[in-house]
Amino acid sequence: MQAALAEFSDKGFAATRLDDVASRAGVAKGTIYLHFADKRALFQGIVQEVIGPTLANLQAQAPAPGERARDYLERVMLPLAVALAASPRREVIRLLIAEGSRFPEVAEVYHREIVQRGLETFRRLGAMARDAGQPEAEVIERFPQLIVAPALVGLIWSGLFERFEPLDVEGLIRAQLDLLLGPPSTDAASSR
Amino acid sequence: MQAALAEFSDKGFAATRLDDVASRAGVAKGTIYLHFADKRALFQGIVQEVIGPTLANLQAQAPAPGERARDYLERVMLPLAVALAASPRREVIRLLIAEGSRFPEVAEVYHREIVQRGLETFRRLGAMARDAGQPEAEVIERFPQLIVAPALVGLIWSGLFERFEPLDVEGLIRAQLDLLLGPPSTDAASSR
Amino acid sequence: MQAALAEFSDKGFAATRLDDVASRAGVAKGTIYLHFADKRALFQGIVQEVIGPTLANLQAQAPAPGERARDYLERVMLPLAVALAASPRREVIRLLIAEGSRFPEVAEVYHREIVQRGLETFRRLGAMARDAGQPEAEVIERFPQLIVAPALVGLIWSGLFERFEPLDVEGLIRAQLDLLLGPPSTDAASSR
Amino acid sequence: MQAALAEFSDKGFAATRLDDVASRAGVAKGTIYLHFADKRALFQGIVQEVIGPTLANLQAQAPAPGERARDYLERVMLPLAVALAASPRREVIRLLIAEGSRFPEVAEVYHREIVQRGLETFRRLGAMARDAGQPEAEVIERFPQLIVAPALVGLIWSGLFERFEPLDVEGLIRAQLDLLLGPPSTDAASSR
DNA sequence: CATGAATGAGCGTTCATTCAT
DNA sequence: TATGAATGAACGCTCATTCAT
Repeated sequence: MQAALAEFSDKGFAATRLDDVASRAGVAKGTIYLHFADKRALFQGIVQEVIGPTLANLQAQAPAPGERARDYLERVMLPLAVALAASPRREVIRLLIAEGSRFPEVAEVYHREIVQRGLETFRRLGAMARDAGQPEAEVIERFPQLIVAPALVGLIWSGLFERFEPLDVEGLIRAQLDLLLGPPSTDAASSR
Repeated sequence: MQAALAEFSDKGFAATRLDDVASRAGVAKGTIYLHFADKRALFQGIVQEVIGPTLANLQAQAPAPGERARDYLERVMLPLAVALAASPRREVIRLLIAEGSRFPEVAEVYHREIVQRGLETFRRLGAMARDAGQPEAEVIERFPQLIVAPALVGLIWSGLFERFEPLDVEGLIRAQLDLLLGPPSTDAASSR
Repeated sequence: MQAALAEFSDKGFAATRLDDVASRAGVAKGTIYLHFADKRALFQGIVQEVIGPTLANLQAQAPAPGERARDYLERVMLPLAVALAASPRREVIRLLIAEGSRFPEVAEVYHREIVQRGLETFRRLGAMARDAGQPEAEVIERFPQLIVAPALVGLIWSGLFERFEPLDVEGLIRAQLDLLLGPPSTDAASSR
Repeated sequence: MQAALAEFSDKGFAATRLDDVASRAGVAKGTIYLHFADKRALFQGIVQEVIGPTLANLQAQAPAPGERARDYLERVMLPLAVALAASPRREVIRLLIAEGSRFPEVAEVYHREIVQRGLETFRRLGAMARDAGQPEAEVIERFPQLIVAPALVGLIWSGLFERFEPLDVEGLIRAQLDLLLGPPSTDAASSR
């Protein structure tokens, strides 16, 4: 039933009709209530369904021994962000931005499980880079949000302005990483 | 009656009830329809009401002759962004991100009137900086979105996670400006 | 303001908006309430406005001395009915049929002032004809409604079915008069 | 749910509240929308519900071989008209007259399915009568509406003026048939 | 007399939720 | 477990009516 994600993504929480969710899922409307207490629970269920895999992804891959932070981010985070921009999980982020303030529990879980851990990882990366002779990486420790900022901009841009003016999201992210940590090692696959 | 902005900001477009808008405005429900054809028109009216002043602000102040790009941004854009984060106009941005995909006309106007012009201004700043001996500012010309990215992150953060973990939005923006254009001139008031 | 008749005729009582009445009359909505207590009063006012002239018309012309009933009806009633079918007064009849049961006072006035007097006139005509050697005219005395029946059918037909299949209302009325009172005197202008 | 016919008949289309329809039918308001798309569809549904049986009735009975037209009409049409005047179907006719001009589709269906066929039947009856030695029946072929005229008058009268002055509708119809086709055969049950 | 902005009760319609099957 | 007909509260919108000017 998580293909109800599609409906929520299209129309937002309030404008989504359970009728549509049901018929898209090929079940009767009442069936939804066998699995979720109400519409809110369905929404929260979907979000948390998505959090699990994302979390696993995030923690699956550690920096290789001796790997530079810039290279690691290019190797791991960039493909993740690009994949995210193409998958339905992208919509979960959009949904969170749009409706999150109306779902404090969801926002809290998301903050605790994803945001906090992600930022902590970035802080550690910054420290690693500093230890490896990049003192300017200290800014990452203070503002790890700078690493996700371009991805977020890309996400929002694609939802609102893509049709008027496309944006090279991957290039945007790479440019920011260059700013933060310098260019990648020459052997890294850098298509631009 | 643009204090209906408050309701839209609180609850989003679909969940806002015209009854509440009216009673918050201290008028009867029917009165709304003397000024706006329907709920959508009210929403669009609010957004466009805000675009005007923002646009004026944006174009009111040009760089002083000989002023460095970094100083200009600190002098003009930073206070604007900080003021925005404290004014109800902040909510208009949040609303646009949340509901914009359901209001293509609004998104288009916003893109054309604000986003495009703002980015163009940033591009010119980048060129200025490059001409003034900062070749690294070329990235601004390619991705002017990098200048607004931290402000946007701050906006979203404050809506979703402020209560769990505050964020120094001004510091975040300054850090990004440092990355892009180096530190400000020493006489500029840099509290951090 | 009786051009509000046009609106009532077009849309019926309930579906007519006082806004439309006012703007068609070129006055403000509030002005209507200077002349009529409410919407019902406006409706009743219109109907009674029309009753007066009709009544006057009806009683203005008496049979010429020695005139045959058939000739009199052809001379007086037929033009009246044909004129009615072309004038806005036609709509008053339609309105009465449509809404009369919701306006008992109107129906009563109409019955007392128009219907009863008209039928009484027809009864006297029938008696005249019988006295003049047409015993079959006695049916008119029992059912004077037979004289108006074709006019009524014509009225209804023109409102509902005219566009699918036109009806020669004048011919229909003449045919019924022929049935009731025989053909007109040869000098009467009988175009069919 | 066609007992919603009662509400439409009482108050007309525009003044009928779906709340009343629902509570009279003993269901909730929303239930109506499981069966009809909207108020108009409910109205049209009712009318078309009635057309079927009427049509069947109309075509069920043909003239007996050798039966005189006058006798046939007395045997078949008169009871039908009298029954109609007592059944809720009567209200459908009233509704059509009242609201038909606002429901062109309904009017068209009614004209095509009922009116046209009915009039054609009457025309054939007129021809039969003429062939059987009643040349005066030719008028029926030209104006078959004359046969239904008294029934229509009766219907309207009963809605508007019954309470002020009753009308013998059956006698009215018989009188018209006498005019058109002469008296019935003596053996026919003629109570007047 | 006239205006027209404001009112607010009321209506058609929707849709989350329930429950008998 | 699954259905889908039924519910009824709630919402967007309308419009007859009022009243300060």
